[in-house]
Amino acid sequence: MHLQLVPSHDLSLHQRRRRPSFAEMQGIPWLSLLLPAERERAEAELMVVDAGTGDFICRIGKPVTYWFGVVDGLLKMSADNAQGMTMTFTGVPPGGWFGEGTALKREPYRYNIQALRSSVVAGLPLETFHWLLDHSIGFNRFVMNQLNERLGQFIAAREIDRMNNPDLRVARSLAALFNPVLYPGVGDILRITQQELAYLVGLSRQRVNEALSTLQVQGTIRIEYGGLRVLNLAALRSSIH
DNA sequence: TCATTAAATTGTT
DNA sequence: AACAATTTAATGA
Repeated sequence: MHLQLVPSHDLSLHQRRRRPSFAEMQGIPWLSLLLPAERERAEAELMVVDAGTGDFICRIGKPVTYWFGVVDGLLKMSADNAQGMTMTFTGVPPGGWFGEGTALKREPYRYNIQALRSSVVAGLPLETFHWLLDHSIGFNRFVMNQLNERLGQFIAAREIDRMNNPDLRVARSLAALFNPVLYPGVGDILRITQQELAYLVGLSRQRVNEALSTLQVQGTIRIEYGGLRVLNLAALRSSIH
């Protein structure tokens, strides 16, 4: 739980909305699971927006119009509590799709999604989302898998919040971001700055830097300019120190 | 394509 | 929070 440190601007989804490029289509993991006819319709109705740092993709209480996924960049999923603090649930790196729950039930958003840096966000219209659920086995498998993995991640996130050891917090948060099922677009190098990671885990950049150095010495990760490479994902998940 | 400059990111106190 | 050092991105010849 930490204060809001990222500048906030409302994203005018209608103004910066555009058709996805071929390369951006390839960054959408579930398209390849569809049959040709299903895929054709999905690709025809997919939209992308260029979100700048601090832009909101969606806000609590707003009606759901799209099912969103990250093509490029990094988003932050959070909710505000009664004290006006912002509680971060998780970061959403490339390949991550979110909001199935609210989209399924046609409820308003239950959290805020904000860009931590310039990002490309894809959106599938709610109607198309439901059409795919009604027609595509492959799509259903993807969504089910997604829901299942996310459940596990939220449980892990609660444990992370209770941890007092900063090194552990950083390690577990990183492990969550490298989840290959939820975020297939990440691979073994995650483009994230230490400042962005600090925003996500709710620690100072200095402390994150120190934790990352420790993890590097242990051979778990390699620190690179503007990103991190995971050498041992299992160690990230289960490190006890 | 290369050299220079500005901006971003990291390491450290 | 501040600063220096390092890396990348942008610029223009």
